Order: sequence, then structure tokens, then C-alpha cells
Amino acid sequence: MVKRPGQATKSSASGRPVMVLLEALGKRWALRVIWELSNNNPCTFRELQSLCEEVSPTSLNNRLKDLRQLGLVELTSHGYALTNYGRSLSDLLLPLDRWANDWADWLA
Amino acid sequence: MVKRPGQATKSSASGRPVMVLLEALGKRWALRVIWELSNNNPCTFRELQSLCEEVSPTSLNNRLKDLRQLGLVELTSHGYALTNYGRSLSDLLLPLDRWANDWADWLA
DNA sequence: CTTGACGCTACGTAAATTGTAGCACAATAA
DNA sequence: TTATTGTGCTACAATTTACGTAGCGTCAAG
Repeated sequence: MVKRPGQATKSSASGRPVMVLLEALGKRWALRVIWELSNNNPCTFRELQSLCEEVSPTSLNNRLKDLRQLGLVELTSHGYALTNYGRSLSDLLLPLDRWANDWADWLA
Repeated sequence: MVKRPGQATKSSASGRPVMVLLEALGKRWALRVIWELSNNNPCTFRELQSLCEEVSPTSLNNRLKDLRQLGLVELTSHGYALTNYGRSLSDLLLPLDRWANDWADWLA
């Protein structure tokens, strides 16, 4: 399904890590799932579903498979949670919230 | 096509800016185009195409339409370029390169 | 005028995503 | 035992998105 760093993908023949990452994060709901997990940790499948606008279970499961394979998310006994690496990635994304607010003001 | 902050989308009924952003960045080639433009500024349509693994012109054009509508990219007399806001967003994404390298080492 | 580069579109095909229904399993309560 | 509830998740048909190829219209240079 999803490709790991080093593996050639349609969006990155080189397999260069950042390209593989950008492709993985560019799939629908990927960024959103990471975002929601960073604020709701851990989280059941159905909780995640409702946090993500009632996304279809098929899509959510596909995305979760990807993120688990990439070592960003894991399924624990208490539900889905970010791994340490997933957490470090979500930390990098945190500034997007403030940025988006400024952006929205500017666009308005 | 793409939605702007404040507008309800399938991925964000609220229209909350960060959600709209995450949805926009979650479309294929969106992150990659921003990434390539941050290193190649400005850039012709065909240059962008080859930087993005020969993405189809249909897809590239759709994504560029989105990004222009969101005020992140503009078409200047010298080619496609990030706007000031687009640049400030790409600056937030820069750390992803280093992060992805560490991540790849850890996954290996 | 022809050649080349530009941004971009048309069109048919392939792939991803969706919505709905519901399965298999485990824990809880009657 | 039986029923109920909650869990993660799958099947399937339909819609939406992305794709690959060909090529258009424009413009500047030769």
C-alpha cells in the first residue's frame, strides 16, 4: 500500500525520505489523523472516525494501515496512538494551527 | 475545487482554518509542489512537471489552481512562484527534510 | 512561415475514496 | 444462557479523483 523510505514510489523514484514522507502525508486523512491523535491520545477506531468527520471505515483503516507501517501510529491495548516518532512529527506540525489562523485572516 | 478557510468541506464541516489547510495539503502533489517551489523559484509549468516525477499536466494544473486559489502560489511573468504566505508555509515544512532522514534511519 | 517553448485542455482509462451494511470477537449485563 | 453493547474491521457498488496521451492556442525567435 504505502511505501517506506528507500523504496521507489510513483511520486518519488529516488525513495528519498522526505519525498516518501510528503507522498504519505499527501494521502487523504493522513495529516488529519495525525493531528487528531496528537490531541486525543489514545483513541479508538470509532472515536477517530467521529473526530474525522465520520470518515468511512474503509478509508480510515487504509490510512491507519499506512501510518502503522510507517511507524508513526500503533494500536495499543487502549486504542490507536502516536508512536514516539509519530509524536515528534506531530510536534513539527503544531505551528500549522497558528499559521492557518493568520492565513485565514489574510485571505478574508 | 478546493475550499478556503471558513468554508465547510467534506473533511471539515467547521471550516476551521487548520482543518481546511490539512485537507488542502492532503491532496496529491500539493505538498510536493510547495516543496519543489521552495527550492526552485520561480519555475515554469513544465519544469515543475519534471521536478514532480513527470506528473500529468491535468493533475499538476488542478493542484496549481488550488494553491493559487489559496493564495500560496502565483503565476508571475517568470513562472510559478510561492507567494509570501506560501513561502512562510514552506518555511514551516523545511524541518521535515531532516526529520525524514532520521526517521528513515530509524526505520531501516 | 517555421520552429520551439509556453501554459494548459480533452478524453478515455485506472486508481483511490466513499457510503452503507454488516461480520467476528470480547466484555457486560439480564 | 442469552442478549446487548462496544470493539476493529471488511464487502461491495458507486462516486470522485488522478492518470497517460495527444494536442491546441499563443507567442517569440530564427
